[in-house]
Amino acid sequence: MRLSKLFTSTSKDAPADETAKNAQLLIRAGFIHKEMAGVYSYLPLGLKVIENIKTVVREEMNKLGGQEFLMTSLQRKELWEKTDRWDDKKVDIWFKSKLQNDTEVGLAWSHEEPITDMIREFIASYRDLPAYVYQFQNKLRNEVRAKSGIMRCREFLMKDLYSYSKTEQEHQKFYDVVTKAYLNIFDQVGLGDITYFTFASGGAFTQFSHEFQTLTDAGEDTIYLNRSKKLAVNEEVYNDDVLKQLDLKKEDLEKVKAAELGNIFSFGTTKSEQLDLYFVDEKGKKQSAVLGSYGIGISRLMGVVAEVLSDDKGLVWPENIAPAKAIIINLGAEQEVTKAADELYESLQTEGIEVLYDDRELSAGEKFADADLIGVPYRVVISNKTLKEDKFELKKRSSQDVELVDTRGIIDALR
RNA sequence: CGGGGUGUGGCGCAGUUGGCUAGCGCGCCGCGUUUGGGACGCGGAGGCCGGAGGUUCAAGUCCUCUCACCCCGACCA
Repeated sequence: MRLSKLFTSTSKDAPADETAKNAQLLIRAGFIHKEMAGVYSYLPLGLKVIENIKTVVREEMNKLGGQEFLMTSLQRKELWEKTDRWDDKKVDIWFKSKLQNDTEVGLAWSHEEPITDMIREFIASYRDLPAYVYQFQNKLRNEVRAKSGIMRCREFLMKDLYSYSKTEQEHQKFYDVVTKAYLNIFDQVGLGDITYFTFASGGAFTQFSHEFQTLTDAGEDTIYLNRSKKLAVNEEVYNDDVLKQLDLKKEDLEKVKAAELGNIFSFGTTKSEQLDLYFVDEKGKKQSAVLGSYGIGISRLMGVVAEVLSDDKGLVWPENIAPAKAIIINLGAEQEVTKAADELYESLQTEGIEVLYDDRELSAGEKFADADLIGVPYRVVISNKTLKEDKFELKKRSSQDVELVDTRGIIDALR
């Protein structure tokens, strides 16, 4: 993408009403636009990051047998009444609306109920199980207080996976597979080193659920971390009994702030029974399916990466999710320089390497500053100086070192 | 929901005890000079001061109501 054509632009100042670092940087760099408190639109560069995160997640989901689909945002009241979660006193984050005939509908804040109801249509026998389905969908939650930029929103993108298993053992096995897949995902998006498998409250269904908590002061959760075991315990379940049960010693634990990027849950058979999801086993006996639910906050993940992996100059995207591989900066006013930059841009596109191309008529300083702010992994500069040697200057966003390489070298480095 | 704070061109801000055509920086438009770390000159465009009501000869400045936004807390499968 040529920056001269990109409809967004960067800004030196962040809006006064944003104090969260992730929102300040993402807005200044033109990745997101605030519609209202806790509600952000994704602009071309931001959408690119979102799509790249989805690709990483999608690959892992497909690998473990997940099948992608898409549920609706409008939901039926009756389903949620069956599980006693329609009442505003029970679930206080509902957005609700009415059809023209006064029928009440809910706006999706989660999808367990509708999806479990939907899948009844396809599950009759043990031969139909297990089933693993997932989606990327907007969740709408009427939070009393949105905060921390895109880390706590009223509308946000989530990946939710649901598993329907025949037995508790089959479920547990899959639960462990998902755990590994999640750790893979956080590795790939550059957060592996600071993301920890965390024991959290299991609600009414099991003793524990498990969270994937990423260390950052911008996070809302407090966890007790054992670094060497790569395990943590959420403050909400932190007590002597739990520590004993998990074989953790108080003196090995560090109290830290973290952001919850993933949460995996076992529901047992309760929800299946509430929603009439049964199958017939090998002996012709009616059984209820074991349900698991596994979420990753996609937009929150983007916010945490922005928050954690940035420096004083701007964003620093990991290669897997960066909006482009590199940014080409044309520093010459001369025709030959522009011609060489154009040609490089064309060849990289031909090679299928996505790059930004700063072809604007701006001063060098501004172009460098914008490149740093946007934070793609590589910067390629062409100027009179480099052209004399028939080369380009290549620099990593995360490093100060520059090297001079030819077109071939650029392609090899970026592929 | 409790406490604190803020709304003035696109963005960041200033605007004294109410007083003349509401300023500044950035950005934007035009012309020219510049081009390796946010260049410079000259000339322009753009706001009725979140909204409503009130006090006053006079309101961005005072009063009432209201809306929005931010922060702290509570809440948060």
